[in-house]
Amino acid sequence: MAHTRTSSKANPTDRRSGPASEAVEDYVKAIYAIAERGQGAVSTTALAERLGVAPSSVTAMCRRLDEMGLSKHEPYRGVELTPAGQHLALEVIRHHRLIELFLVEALGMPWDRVHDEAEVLEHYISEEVERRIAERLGDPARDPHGDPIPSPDFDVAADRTVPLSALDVGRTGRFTRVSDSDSRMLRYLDARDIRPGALLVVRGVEPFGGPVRVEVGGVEYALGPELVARMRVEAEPADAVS
Amino acid sequence: MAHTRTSSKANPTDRRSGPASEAVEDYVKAIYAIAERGQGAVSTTALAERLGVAPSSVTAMCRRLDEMGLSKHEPYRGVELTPAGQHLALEVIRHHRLIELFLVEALGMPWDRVHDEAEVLEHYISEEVERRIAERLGDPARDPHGDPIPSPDFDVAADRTVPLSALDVGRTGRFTRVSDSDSRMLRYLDARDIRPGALLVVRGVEPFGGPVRVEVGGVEYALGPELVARMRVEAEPADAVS
DNA sequence: ATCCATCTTTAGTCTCGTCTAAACTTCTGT
DNA sequence: ACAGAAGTTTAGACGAGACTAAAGATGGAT
Repeated sequence: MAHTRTSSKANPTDRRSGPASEAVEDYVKAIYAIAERGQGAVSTTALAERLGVAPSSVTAMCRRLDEMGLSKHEPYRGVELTPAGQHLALEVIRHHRLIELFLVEALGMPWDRVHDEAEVLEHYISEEVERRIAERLGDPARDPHGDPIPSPDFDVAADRTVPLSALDVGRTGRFTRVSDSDSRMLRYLDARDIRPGALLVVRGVEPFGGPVRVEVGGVEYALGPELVARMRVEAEPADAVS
Repeated sequence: MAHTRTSSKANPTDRRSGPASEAVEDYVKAIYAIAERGQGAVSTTALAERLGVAPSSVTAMCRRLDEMGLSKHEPYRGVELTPAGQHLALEVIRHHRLIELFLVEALGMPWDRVHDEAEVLEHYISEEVERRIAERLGDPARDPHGDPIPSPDFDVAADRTVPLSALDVGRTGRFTRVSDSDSRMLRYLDARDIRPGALLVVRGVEPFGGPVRVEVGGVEYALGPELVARMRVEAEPADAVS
């Protein structure tokens, strides 16, 4: 009866049904994201930190997630998603990335501001709107930051990228994404016309935490090491544009 | 800290700040809608019925609304919105109607399915997205059901419409809206190409709760009395298309 | 092998928004 | 003028999701 999406109402014993709340979706997404890089179970503190929440809250939520069949929580050992949990995570990530791209394409919203908006809306669009957005965008494979958009049946394109910092001097890479979108980084790159798809040539690396000299479209930039660690590229064959 | 929109966290004594929760927005919108037609304060039961909630829940929420400065609740006498409450209601209604139109225009979603989607999203789009949607649609005055879209500064176009049921036989009216969108009615009208803007001529009224015979685009339809009471038209001068 | 720092969980509390049951107003009809 | 019906509010409870404080587990260094 109530309009909130979280109320289940049906059979109180059956926690497995009903739509997931915003909090549940956020936890599942966070577990997925942390598990993605870094193997094995996800620690309580890592999760708490990422979600900006007390560790004890994580423990409590993990119990609920377990009851819902979304995760397996081994006390003191961390938590892992079940297949159902992974599906939910991918569903939410798909929503997030489709919304980001849609906001850029349909509303001309700048690259660096779509993340926060998608962070909210991802929980509230219907499956029908998801489908229609995907259709309107031509079933895109990547969002505006270059992150892959999971397919409706939970396939994720394999990631063939490496951090720009891993590229040797002289090598060329196609800039594909900046992991874990930080608005300041995006604005910085945007202002220099460095966008996914651009070809980067590593011209040199300054020592002692110094910048990486990178050539993009004939112009050379000195990019800070933190940024370079977050920028991911697909390495081009060594004999490409030099 | 928390990601939920409802947590205030700042200064616990100052209830007036912070974004309104989904529930608060729903209550304010419902109070506004009921107050609109039907004068004076809004009764607890009317509100409870509209929101699908127990009357005692309404009383409790009204206290909170009062503390937030959004309403004035006179015990046993009903509740009225303060100016701040009216602004919030119009803000939410503006979101709702812009989203409805946007879903139709940008995603080709059918007329009768946009209401439920907007009912959720209205609480979650940012002001920036609101602005960009309005801009993309050319600052529209009406949503797909013909309801007026409040301006960003809370002006609502005066309603010059009457129920179709109030139109005398022989008179012509321009169909402008169907009040309180019911998906089944919308599908019914849609299937007959009766959409806002269409000119209707009342050909006759059958007695004893019988249908109203209405001509639209050269075709005559017999519309049930419940439907006719919900359809609102702008009466055309008596000497118009006859 | 054990001790201690760190991580994790338990225990208890809080707010929001809901509920049911019971008590209280208000209004209407006689 | 007042009894009863209808409408409203209070009282007490609950689930979700958060918090703090305290207790318990783990594992690395000695």
